[in-house]
Amino acid sequence: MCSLSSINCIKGLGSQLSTGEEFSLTDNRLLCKQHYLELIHGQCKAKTKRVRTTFAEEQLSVLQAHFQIDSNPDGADLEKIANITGLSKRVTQVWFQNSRARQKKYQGSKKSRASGGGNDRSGSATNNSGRSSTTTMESIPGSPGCDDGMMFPTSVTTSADDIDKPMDSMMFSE
Amino acid sequence: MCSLSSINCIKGLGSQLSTGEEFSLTDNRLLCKQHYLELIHGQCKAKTKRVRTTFAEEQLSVLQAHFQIDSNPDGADLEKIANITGLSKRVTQVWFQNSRARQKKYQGSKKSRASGGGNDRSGSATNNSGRSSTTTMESIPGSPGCDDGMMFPTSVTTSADDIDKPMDSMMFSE
DNA sequence: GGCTAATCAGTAGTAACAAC
DNA sequence: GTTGTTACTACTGATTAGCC
Repeated sequence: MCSLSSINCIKGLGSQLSTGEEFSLTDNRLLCKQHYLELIHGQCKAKTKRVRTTFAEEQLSVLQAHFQIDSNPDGADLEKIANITGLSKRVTQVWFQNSRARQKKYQGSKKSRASGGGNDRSGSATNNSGRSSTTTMESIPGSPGCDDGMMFPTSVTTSADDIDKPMDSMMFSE
Repeated sequence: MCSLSSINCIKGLGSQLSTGEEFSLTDNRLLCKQHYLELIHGQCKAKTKRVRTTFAEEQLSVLQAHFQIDSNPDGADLEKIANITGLSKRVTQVWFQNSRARQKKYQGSKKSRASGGGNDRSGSATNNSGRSSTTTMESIPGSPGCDDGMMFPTSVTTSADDIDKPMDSMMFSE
């Protein structure tokens, strides 16, 4: 069924399907609401599917290198990294978000993976009497927890398409 | 090797590039963290970034408990609550501001994201009551024992790492 | 100074895809 | 089925603008 949130479409934000919503475009003239809206608005670039970016090795290298330095870059840095890698800023942001989550998840449980349900949410915290950082003005949060030397999976899946981006030209011109 | 003397430029970055660990960002440049950040930011710029506080359960309990009593405490009360929780006054203030806004927003519409469908808008329900306290509250000195229902989400995210800040004795004197 | 309303941005959870 | 990773969403802390 095709009842999706047309608001996103109108807003031009992500124009993304809600969870579980599918397009059954059986033949080639079966329009869902979004397609209909597309016709109306003309420009509403709807995506039928979620596009899963496949990072190239060089992109991953750059991202990981930056992640070591700063796992939580601000907007400007994000844009710069996006520029370097040729990725969009949004994709770069998502990668950093996921990487932070990954780091959290893997920190402390790097056992040789059995298939067990490793639910190491590190709950505890029943009583550590607060003391959250009260840095209000300007400071760097500091990498949370043990920042190991990056041994997360992070595999590259042999990108099918080759990207030719100026990966090295605008780097450091001193 | 990256022997730069401006380590104080980066305050408290925990991610170690210890033992002279460099990393290559591009084809032939090896940079350490300090050099890298300087190149990126032009110079020793203390990065202004939002630090998102993660409240501990006890802190949240205290805040919520007080919110029930008085959702708009004045400066003195704010400071007192800040003392109790170990948070800064500013953070406490912001929490109350956001909580008031949350209450307004959520009053009457409980939006659960479990499986689509329920767009429940027929609200009222600015009530509290009920909810035999599940919030574990321990060892907060002077905290009121009555912590009672909160109809907003307000989840606690159990910060995994204990941040030791030496703020046990530098409370705000009054 | 304080407040509200709007906005920005980060985290946790989860679904969607891909490979094993 | 499981594991890994990208993308998305909901919630919420922090900031800003405007007002009193």
